[in-house]
Amino acid sequence: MLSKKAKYAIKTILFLQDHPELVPISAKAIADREHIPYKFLENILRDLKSHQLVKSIRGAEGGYALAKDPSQISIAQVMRAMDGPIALIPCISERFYESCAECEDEETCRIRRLFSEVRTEMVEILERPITTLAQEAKK
Amino acid sequence: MLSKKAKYAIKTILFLQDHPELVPISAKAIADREHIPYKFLENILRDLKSHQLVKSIRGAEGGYALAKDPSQISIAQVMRAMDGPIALIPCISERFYESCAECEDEETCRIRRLFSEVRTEMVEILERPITTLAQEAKK
DNA sequence: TATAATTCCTATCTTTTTTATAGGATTAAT
DNA sequence: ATTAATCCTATAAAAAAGATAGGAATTATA
Repeated sequence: MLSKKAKYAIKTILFLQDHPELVPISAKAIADREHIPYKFLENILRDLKSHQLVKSIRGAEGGYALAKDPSQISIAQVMRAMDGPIALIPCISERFYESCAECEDEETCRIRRLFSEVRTEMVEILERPITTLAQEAKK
Repeated sequence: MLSKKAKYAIKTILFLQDHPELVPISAKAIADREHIPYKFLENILRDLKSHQLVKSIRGAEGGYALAKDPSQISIAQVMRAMDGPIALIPCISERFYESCAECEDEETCRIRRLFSEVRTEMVEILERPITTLAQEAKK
């Protein structure tokens, strides 16, 4: 299941996308509007920033904005930044690969092969730019 | 990520499929061969049994066997028995549905719509009978 | 230049979930 | 009887998730 952290992060990214204003948006504003615990959100924003998904302006009147064009941001990027691998088993993850301790032969592992298919399908959908989400919602 | 419990369970099911012998297979034998902690495996087998995926014979010379034809068993069934929902968010789960506390309108929720697509694709693959896994491994 | 609003940072705490173990009751073959 | 199993309840240990605390640093603006 998606962690609350990732869900909060996705909501934050969508919120920033929905408010492409000239002034940055404060963590407090996001926390209030999206019902996210403020201090938890601070941590999330720090992670989003370190992964170059948002940028920040410090000081009074400071806040956050998307670090790149929404067309360049996907849910997959947010999920990876928050929770790590998208794959359900580590031995097929592209970015977080780990071999299974007991696995004798990855090439012929039936479990691996099945979850590899699952991962491919998941990534295909989750890599779509968040800008397409708005369109989907209108269908 | 897949829990160890689910992974152990899948290995157990595949092991039983690979050994369709006349005599039931003991938990000890499975634990030894698949490197699963024995007592943990006992719990897993109990869950698999309560979900009608394996059957057991008690007493000396007892053990476990698949409760139905392998063509009627899928990884999805095992995952649901062990970890619950396959969906990444509860509001689109068929069997474990829960509404999101804050969600204002599920119909237009962009997150929900996206993860609904993901779930559909995942289920499509995970519902395949485990008998097809053997074929896939030979490709 | 003081103040207030904000990000930034480190650390800690709490709760939940996951993983695993313990001990014994029950069953049935030999 | 003995032994090898399943079955059952309970608990413990470890890890992860979720959340909070306190304050340092930065910056607009009054």
